[in-house]
Amino acid sequence: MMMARKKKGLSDRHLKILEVMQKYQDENGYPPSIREIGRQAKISSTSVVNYYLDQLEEAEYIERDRKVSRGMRLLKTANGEPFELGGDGGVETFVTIPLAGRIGAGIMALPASDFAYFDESTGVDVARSLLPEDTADIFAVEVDGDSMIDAMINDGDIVVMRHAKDARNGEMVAVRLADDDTMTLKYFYKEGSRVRLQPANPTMEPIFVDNPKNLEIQGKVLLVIRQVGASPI
Amino acid sequence: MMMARKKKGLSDRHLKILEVMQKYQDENGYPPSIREIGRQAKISSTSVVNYYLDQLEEAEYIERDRKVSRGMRLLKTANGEPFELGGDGGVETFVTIPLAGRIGAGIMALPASDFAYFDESTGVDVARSLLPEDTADIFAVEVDGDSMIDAMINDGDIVVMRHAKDARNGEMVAVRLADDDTMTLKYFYKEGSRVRLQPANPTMEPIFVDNPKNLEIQGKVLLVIRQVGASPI
DNA sequence: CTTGACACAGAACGTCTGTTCGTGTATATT
DNA sequence: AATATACACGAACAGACGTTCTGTGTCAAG
Repeated sequence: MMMARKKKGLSDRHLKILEVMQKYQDENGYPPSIREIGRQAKISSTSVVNYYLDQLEEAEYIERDRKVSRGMRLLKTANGEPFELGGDGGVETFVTIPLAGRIGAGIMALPASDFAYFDESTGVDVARSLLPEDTADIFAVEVDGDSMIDAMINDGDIVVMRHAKDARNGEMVAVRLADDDTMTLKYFYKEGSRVRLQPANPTMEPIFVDNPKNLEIQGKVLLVIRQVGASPI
Repeated sequence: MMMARKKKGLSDRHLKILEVMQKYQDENGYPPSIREIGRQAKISSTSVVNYYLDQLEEAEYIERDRKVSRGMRLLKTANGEPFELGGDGGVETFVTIPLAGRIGAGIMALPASDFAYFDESTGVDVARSLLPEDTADIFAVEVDGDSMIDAMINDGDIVVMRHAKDARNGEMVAVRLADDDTMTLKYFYKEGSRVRLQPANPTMEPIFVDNPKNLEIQGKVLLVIRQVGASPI
């Protein structure tokens, strides 16, 4: 019997080529050449790439301008969604978080609740996918010194946090203990009238705060980023 | 004497070229060639176009990839606004790193040295500004369990690394110790014939490996990302 | 078995494209 | 006047790049 259907879906190679095209375009700002597609899609012959490119054009996934180098553009992504250039389609995919200052053993320079505080100069770019939906009131500080090692946070790490005056159980907060005049990052647990501050390092013991006056919550920790480059020792 | 550095504006030809580039990109989905720019900007010589393109790159209006046909992209429009057209955008500001698997006490599932490997489904978006320039051979693993706490890395953390079989002093590497069949992340120091593996946590002691056969370097650690959401305890 | 469509590799070919170099022409500087 | 500098042209060259042709292997239909 005849298999009347000729409208079969895309093969792995079709998909792969679309993926490569999309990624290349996003990263370079211009389309790949046939040979570059071949290299990235593990296709050794330019003619084979061309072969699939023709089919993709036939299926209206791409458009081609023959005889023009890199003369192709993506119309739909591998998932069939219309392709919007520029890496983002209206919604920013990342956020530039202001680097408000440094956090050390005792002090943290905070931008207060100061808004309108937009200093492009020092900021950390973080993909939105790593953050909560609401990116308001977010700032970042760089950790200065080893005083946070019990929170598994090292010198030079970047801590992204949100301004807050209180916290829910289980959230990691930046707290200042007025008595000691120290600043630490701990998991927050309210247990009756006292508060348990649990280090992130499971091998370390929690500390307890009985007097709520002694506890100043500065913010909630959302993300810790550590760039591993140079050595510490 | 006057300093040669004058902050002069753009000439008509500069503006015209920017205009042509923007229009061409919008209409075709890929950048123009030098000759096409010349034709539309009424410049008869390719070298003149190249001459102005160099200046525009110097002024950071465009970016160029030499030797690559049509390897240019607009950064700012003629008015100085950042270029973010529907036709295309600038370079990607972030990279999607494939999440290759998990790394636990003993094992790490690696994508071999497999290139051209990208699985859109599981990836981590990381801003380019946090990574080295060369983003080849980069992958990410999620940490499973507490076995890396001596590297200041916790359960659930995401470790971004680059494939490597060797390392330079001071780099943090993922190593497998064949004898113990364990996997750890340590700072690497070759000291004569032996290797010192230094934990990131400064309160912990290093370990020494005398037999190089016992040491398998799996990759270099570039970045550690910790999303602080739920509580561990 | 033969045929033919299909997927693929490799090489050859010609055009496209960026680069370079020699030259020319204004304008300003010494 | 002599020299330096910015701007401009066109030709030539070397690679990059798309196209095309030949050949190979697979697989299912006839």
